[in-house]
Amino acid sequence: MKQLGTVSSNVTIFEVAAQAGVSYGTVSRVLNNDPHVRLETRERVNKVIQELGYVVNRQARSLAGGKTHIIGILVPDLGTGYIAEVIQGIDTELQLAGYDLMLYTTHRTPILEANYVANLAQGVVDGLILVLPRNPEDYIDTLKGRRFPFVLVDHQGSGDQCPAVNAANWQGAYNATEYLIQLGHKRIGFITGWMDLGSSVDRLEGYKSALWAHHIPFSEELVRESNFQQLDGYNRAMELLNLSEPPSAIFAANDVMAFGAMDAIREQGKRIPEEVSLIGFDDIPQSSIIHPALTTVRQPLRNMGSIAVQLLFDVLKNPTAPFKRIELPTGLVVRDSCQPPQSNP
Amino acid sequence: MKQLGTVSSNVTIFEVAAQAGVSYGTVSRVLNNDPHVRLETRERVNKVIQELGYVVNRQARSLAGGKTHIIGILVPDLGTGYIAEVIQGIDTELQLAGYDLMLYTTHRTPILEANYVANLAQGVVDGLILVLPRNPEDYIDTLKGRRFPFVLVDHQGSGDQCPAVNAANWQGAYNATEYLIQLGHKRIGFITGWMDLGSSVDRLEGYKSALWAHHIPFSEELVRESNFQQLDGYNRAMELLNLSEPPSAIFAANDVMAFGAMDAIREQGKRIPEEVSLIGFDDIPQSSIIHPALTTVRQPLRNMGSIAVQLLFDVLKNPTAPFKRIELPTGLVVRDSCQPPQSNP
DNA sequence: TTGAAAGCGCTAACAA
DNA sequence: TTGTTAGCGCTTTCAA
Repeated sequence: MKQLGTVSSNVTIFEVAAQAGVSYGTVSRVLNNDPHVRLETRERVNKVIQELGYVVNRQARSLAGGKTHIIGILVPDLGTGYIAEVIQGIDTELQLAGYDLMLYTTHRTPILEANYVANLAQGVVDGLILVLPRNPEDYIDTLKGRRFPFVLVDHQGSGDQCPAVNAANWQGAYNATEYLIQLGHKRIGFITGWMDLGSSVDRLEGYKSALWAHHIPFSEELVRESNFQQLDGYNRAMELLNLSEPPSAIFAANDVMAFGAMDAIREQGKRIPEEVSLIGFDDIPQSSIIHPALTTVRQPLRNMGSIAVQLLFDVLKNPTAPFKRIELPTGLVVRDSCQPPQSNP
Repeated sequence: MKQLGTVSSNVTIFEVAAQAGVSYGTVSRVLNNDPHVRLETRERVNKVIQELGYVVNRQARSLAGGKTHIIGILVPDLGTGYIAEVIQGIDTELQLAGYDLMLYTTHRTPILEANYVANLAQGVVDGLILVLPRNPEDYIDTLKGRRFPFVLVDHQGSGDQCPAVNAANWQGAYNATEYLIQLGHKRIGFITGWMDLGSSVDRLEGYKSALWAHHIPFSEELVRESNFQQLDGYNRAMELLNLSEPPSAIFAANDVMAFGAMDAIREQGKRIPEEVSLIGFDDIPQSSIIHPALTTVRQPLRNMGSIAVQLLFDVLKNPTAPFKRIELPTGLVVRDSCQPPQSNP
């Protein structure tokens, strides 16, 4: 057989076995931390592995029934700091465990999403992390049917019984809104995320609940449906500011839209926070860097990533254990973009 | 053997062969587009493949000497729009070709970088794309020694003979600087990127050359060494603005630092572009969205990604062909952040 | 043009 | 505790 494209250095389990004077089955045991190996033998084998620079061939391992030690992650895109942070968390955790990461970007195409999931479950990866899935209903059943390990990140399924990690979206939005109210704001604009996402719905509900709890009438015109994108945040904020009675504060369902709103507010010649207060959601890194630094609701994004990995490992280890759904707390990060409203001039 | 974690649906080449009434070798030939298959047979086999929903097992294929149809990409991080755009280009191209993407983030750790490369070349991926490599010298020789296919993105090697795709950094910086000069600016601040990156050096050189060509004396104090990060852009811009004779225009070696500079300028109570002109480099998506929209040097980031993939495929197909190095043109994107300097009040 | 068969490197069952 | 061995699903020779 000729050596084509893929050149693997040819140190195999056999060479290691020969060098160490054991059978290759034993080497395999050492590799897989099988307890049935004498300490002395284990050490000898490990030494040879070191010396020879042996690295397991993952394809062979997986073919023989083992794990690939690769996990797949499915994300809508990489454009926003949000996803990047989550991946960072996943990535770090995976690195610690010696796993590799296969990245699938759906570019927000639901068909792609379903296709990937179907093919992936076919063998390359040991498990799947689905970040911000849009139409999980399409394939969750497939996944479950095949008993394929997966974890959802940031999706409030409609009572789906599956492992997931989320942030306390409702509570975060509630707190942010309440903070503005306590500052003295009465007209608070809200720019939503994609409303087909559970987290968006929850944030809107948190906003409404806080108004309600403080006896502030809910006004339809102050809520603008958007899509988590900066440009749209800009446009929705413009609409809000052009209202006959504009809000004194704006709450955007994510930081990126808050950046858009920031531009809009300045564009209108108004100052933040003196004339308009602004609050975001996510706490992506950029939010602490811009000026004025953005007050926002912190989602523990990296944490969510690393916990997703841990959940997935749990499932991998014990596929029959009951599903865990974890909700991480959100927290208000007060910076410089909010203050009490100006008394009317 | 028990079925563990990885559940592969059990349609194999054998079932297909049986259903189609051919040997499994023939199915393999169909799969690999071997011309030695009668058209009729091929069609019959393909039909069965469709019906059974057969998908090749990549591990088995690769183990048997074929390709994995996975390519690896090594990036420093995902934080900036820059990398995300390049990945987007890579990803799209790969999707078209039916390849999967393995993502390795080095988090700017050179050791990790070298480790990855060593292990990767060991088998999981057919080839490697190295984006913005920091210390390629450490492992390029390894890669070459193993004849492992790889492509460099955005690295001006010191005469390295290896496949690479780059942007015309020098030219872009030259044009941007010249643009400012033609607008009437004489004192132009420059905020560099990491100076251990070839592209950063080239941009600085482009800046210097343009000054030189227009007989503007180069002033050391107007150049600030930075690291491509937003916060650092902010700080360096602050230094520039606090000079006894501050620049009337600032050129940042990437857009993200320009955003930082934008904050700094506003923080100083100055307006863009009326009082200070600002120009970036990269043209990441955010640059067209912010206000004022950033004038910048466009790097065809997605293109760079997709061309990197094409180069890699070339190497895969024809490993012995001479290396290609491609330099993509950059272009000035004039938006709203520059104008002629104010005549001194 | 096709079939048969030898592995690829490894895991895990079965013996010893 | 260790050795032996049967595959995992596929590609690719070698024959036919």
